[in-house]
Amino acid sequence: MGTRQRLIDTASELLAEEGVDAVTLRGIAKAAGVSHGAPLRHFSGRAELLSAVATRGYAALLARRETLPETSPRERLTAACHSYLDFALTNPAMFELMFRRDLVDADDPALSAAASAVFDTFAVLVAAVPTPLARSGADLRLVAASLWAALHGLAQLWLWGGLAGASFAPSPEAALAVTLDAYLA
Amino acid sequence: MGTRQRLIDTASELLAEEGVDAVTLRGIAKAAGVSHGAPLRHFSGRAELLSAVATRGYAALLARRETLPETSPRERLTAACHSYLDFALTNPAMFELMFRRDLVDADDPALSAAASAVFDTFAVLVAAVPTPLARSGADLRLVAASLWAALHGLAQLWLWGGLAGASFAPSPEAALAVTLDAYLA
DNA sequence: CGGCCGAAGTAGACACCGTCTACAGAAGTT
DNA sequence: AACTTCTGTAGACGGTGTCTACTTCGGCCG
Repeated sequence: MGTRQRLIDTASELLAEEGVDAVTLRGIAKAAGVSHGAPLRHFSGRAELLSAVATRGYAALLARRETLPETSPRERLTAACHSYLDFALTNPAMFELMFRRDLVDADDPALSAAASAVFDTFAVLVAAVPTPLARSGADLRLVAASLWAALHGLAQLWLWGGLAGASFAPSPEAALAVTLDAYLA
Repeated sequence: MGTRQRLIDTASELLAEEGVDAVTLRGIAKAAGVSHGAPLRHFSGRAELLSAVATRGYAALLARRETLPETSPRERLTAACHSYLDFALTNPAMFELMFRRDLVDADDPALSAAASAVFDTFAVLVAAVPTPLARSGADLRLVAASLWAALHGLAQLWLWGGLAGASFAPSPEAALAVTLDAYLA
């Protein structure tokens, strides 16, 4: 296996185990058993390596779409929403990295393609269910963006701790249920 | 004026002008005209100084509640939502800092109090509006949390750039209109 | 087969960062 | 008047990303 791939693997493990602060170029190099300058032979800098890691994160998120139930479009959409939230809570460090534009190269084509793919498939799921909003004539992709943002905010606020501190919110799923009610009622 | 206050002021200016990466202890000290070690005489570390800055951010956000229209509760709520989004877009660096738990001391009492105050006043605004969700018997504070998350996600995703890249979303306000439709329709 | 050249890895240096410690002066208290 | 506390300074240390020589190895071409 090439060094480049091992660096990405090592960085991913380090990210999951130690958090986003621990994903340092020198730390990755040490964990991978190479000298501290070796990563720069394969990546132009830290941002490029982390972009590769984040791209893998988007791919993992996209892969979850394969496991959606083959029932009604409505159930597929709610399952996808739960899956998004579950991904964020299960892989908090990866989720954080994926949306930290200061750690990642926003112009990386593979990264932006992977991110767009996630949103596009989500938009397809939204378009397939006849929500009240859709019947009111709103742009379907705008509805998808709005719902995605609601999901995303739920995940971020929960990880941030602002909702966990409030005793009334026993779990993020409880809040998600309310959100889905608002959009799909 | 005391040095401590000047450090907070300088850090706030630096944050607004240069972004969150530029808010470094040594940079703040230099901009304030003191030695690089002086800040540690007033703050236990970087996190404590940035917490003071973020606390000011929450206070500024809370202060916007004073400017809400004195019309119907519904209009007050939608105005508050627009205000939240506007705050994030107008002060992106401050908004980012406020929700970066790695830069801030989450246990700072003043900080968490200021953050809680923001959410609490928002929950009051939500409770005053007879939304379809409220009539369905959902916990009002859970509804408030859900709507707040939707707002928050909209702001974050827009600043992140994922929505701006999509040509269908001309402005964050367009997406906000859809969100408000979903909750208040 | 032999020389060569580029890719890959190493080690060291540089600037910057947060933080710690030793030191100096100023201020106020007993 | 002496002592203690507060505030600021300067230097050091370990850590970080990145740059630059220097080696080393492998494949390719003459």
